[in-house]
Amino acid sequence: MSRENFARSRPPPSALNCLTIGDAATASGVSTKMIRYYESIGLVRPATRTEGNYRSYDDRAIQTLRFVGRARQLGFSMEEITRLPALWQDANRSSAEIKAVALDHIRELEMRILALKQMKKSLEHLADRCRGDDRPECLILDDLADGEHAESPARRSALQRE
Amino acid sequence: MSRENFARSRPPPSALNCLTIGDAATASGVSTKMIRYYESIGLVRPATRTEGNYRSYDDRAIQTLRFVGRARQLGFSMEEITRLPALWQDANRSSAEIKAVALDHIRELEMRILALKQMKKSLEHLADRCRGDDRPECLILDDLADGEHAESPARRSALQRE
DNA sequence: CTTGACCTTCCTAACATGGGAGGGTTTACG
DNA sequence: CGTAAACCCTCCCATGTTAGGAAGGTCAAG
Repeated sequence: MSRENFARSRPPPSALNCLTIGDAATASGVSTKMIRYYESIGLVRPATRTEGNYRSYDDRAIQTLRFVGRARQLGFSMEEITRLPALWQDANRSSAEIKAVALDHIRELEMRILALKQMKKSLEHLADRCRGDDRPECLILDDLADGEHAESPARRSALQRE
Repeated sequence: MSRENFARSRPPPSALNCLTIGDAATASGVSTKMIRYYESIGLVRPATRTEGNYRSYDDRAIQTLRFVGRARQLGFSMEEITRLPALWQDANRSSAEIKAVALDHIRELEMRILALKQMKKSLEHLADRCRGDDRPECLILDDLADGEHAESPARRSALQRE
């Protein structure tokens, strides 16, 4: 841990504080492997290079990486993730366009949240009715899989046998 | 669409209504490819076979598959998914054990929901402040990536006004 | 008995991710 | 200054999940 992050000593042309890929990884939470991979598939645009051919990242680049990492963590597909950074990295796009993409993502997010909540409800329901003793019959097996995947959350009502 | 689902004509020993893998796929929402894969890695236990060596699925098996499919869809890892079916397929486990696993999953679910909500809020915040006109500056770039990726959900306090 | 729709197994690939080899660059320390 | 440690670079390879396809077996219906 000798060469700590902070500003690189010989910054490339532009004078922003420029980090190496390792520091960028720490700062963004995305591994160096993945940063290079994202660059290679065009998800983020190629980092500028130092004279020694090291990639160099400024604050904006870190932000992009952080966003990508966060989205990935939440299960968004590469395809989905691509759209936003691609737009905002090209500063010539209209804000209307960007907003539309954001709204799309919000809808997607809502659907995911709903599905997750539903699943949580099934599990809670199940755990409630499970006596938690040594008996093997827990009703889990009869219950867990009948949530008919993500269509009508309201429909499960009269299951109680107590 | 000639040989429709319903009960197979020559059921194996046990007399439950037994479906072929294709019917099971339709009924569970998991592709035949994935059903075989899940079996091969031990996520679900091997299907019984007919005399002609066809896999054959009863209601319980379908339920398991449906649950697995649903969980997968929601981004659960194989590892996580494994635990529940593995337990409940072996009917000798205590319900206490099963309950514990369910509770774990519920906690996991909650964390995911929270993370998703957070991300949604960021995006909404962003979209709110975006004028949606032809100007390129949308504040998205300055805004979107500062949600310091999901380490301590509690630690982000003053980030969003609410 | 033939046909078409299904099933079987096996091989291959794409994609996201990570490990590691072989070699160059920078910084720190003596 | 010279060396070692800690980075970085580019390649290649492995793994797990998902899908597609080939070659051949089984089954229901005409």
